[in-house]
Amino acid sequence: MAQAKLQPVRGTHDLLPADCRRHRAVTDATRAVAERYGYGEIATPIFEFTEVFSRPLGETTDVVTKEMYTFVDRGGDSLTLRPENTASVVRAVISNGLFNELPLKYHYAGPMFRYERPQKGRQRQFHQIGVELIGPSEPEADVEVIAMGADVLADLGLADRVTLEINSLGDPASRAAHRAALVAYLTPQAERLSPDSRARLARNPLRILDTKDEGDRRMLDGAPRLDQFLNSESTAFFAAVRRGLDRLRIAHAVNPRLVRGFDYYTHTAFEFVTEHLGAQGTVIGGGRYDGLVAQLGGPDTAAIGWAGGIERLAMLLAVEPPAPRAIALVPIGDDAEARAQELAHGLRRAGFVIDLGYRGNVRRRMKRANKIGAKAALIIGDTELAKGIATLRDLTTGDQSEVPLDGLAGALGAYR
RNA sequence: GCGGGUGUAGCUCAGGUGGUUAGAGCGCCAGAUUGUGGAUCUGGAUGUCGCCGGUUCAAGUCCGGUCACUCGCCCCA
Repeated sequence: MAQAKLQPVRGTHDLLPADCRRHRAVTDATRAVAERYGYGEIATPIFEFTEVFSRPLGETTDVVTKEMYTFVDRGGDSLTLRPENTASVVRAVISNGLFNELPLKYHYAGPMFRYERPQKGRQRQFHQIGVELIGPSEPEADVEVIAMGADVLADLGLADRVTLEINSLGDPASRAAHRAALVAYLTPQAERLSPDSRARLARNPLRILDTKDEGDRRMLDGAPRLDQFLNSESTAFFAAVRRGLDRLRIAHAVNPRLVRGFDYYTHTAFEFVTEHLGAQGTVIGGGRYDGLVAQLGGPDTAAIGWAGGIERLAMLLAVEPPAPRAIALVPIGDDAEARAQELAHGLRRAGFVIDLGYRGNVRRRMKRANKIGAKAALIIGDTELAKGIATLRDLTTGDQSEVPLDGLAGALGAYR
């Protein structure tokens, strides 16, 4: 380190070309799957008025109370960098008055921001892919959305590294009844709860269900369970979702402790989880959010969706996505040097990947061609120019041949 | 916000109990090969030892602080 290090902001990272290729693998797979399901891409601003997030996420959730990047702009408005994308998408649907075009089917990819302590698979600027299906209240919609997640993971080659967990939070009435029973059960023995869970008892009691504290877990053995409080509609809905998954042969396990942090979730909650990422095992998480549209001021509208962490998915990829392999142009001498640029331009216009090294002798340029993984080297010196040809060296086999400069693109067809 | 670990070359890391010019492998540069990569050999460059302060005749090494990274908790993708 020759000088004081210029650091990126904590929790942010530069994505160098190899990192970008991994991210691209994830976003390309998502886009391809989403388009097969008839979902169109949507891009909303990365910041919104603060209320867009603070209202629907729940004033008591950690994301709102301590993790938002909120600032006042020069006009005096309180703005927030989006901590997640669902609220923004719903806001866009309301802003654009799209409710006579239901169902709406969207997918997206982009950066999100949360002021958290970074650790493996967690950053302050991170990237998510996601899908939203707005309108249908039928369980088939839940099945479709979950199937899309499974397809993305399968296309990324992650099917055997990830499992699907699912649960139902029920409709608002079921959820409220369970909450009341849970608080009634835990309050008398609150002193024995861990400090974290004691705080959650008042703030967000549902979250106590997935505590990692051993003592808490023992106390929860006799606690009211979510599924005992589902009313008949909620029970039937959950059963229909599960039947649909079975029909599509999408393996899933019911996890009664699976709950979602954001207040707007109802009914189905699900996560695709992995054992391979340490403490942050969730790679895709989502659920039904029937109350959100109305909460943001739109008409009462059902909706379901999920978001996936691009960094987490990229870390799981078993194979490094390959860089495009070039043809390296190796000119020798001033005449060839002048000609190389022109040739490179023509070949690039014809669809070839061409690398120019700009300096060094033949040996040095051949070394570079090898290092960047070029398929072939096209050597042009005075000898070649005099004969109107180029020397083509296949860098995989080492075979060398002559190709005419006239109609070069045709002669290089195999290396496109 | 809380707890643990770690900061030495571009990268991965050695450097018992303080003691001259701080090392290795990989990578990089040059040469062996005036127009031919991968393999081999030879040579070379590169460090405010994260930063600030303290103890000491002497600090990469000990002490304090600070910053960063990392793993975990909370929470989440």
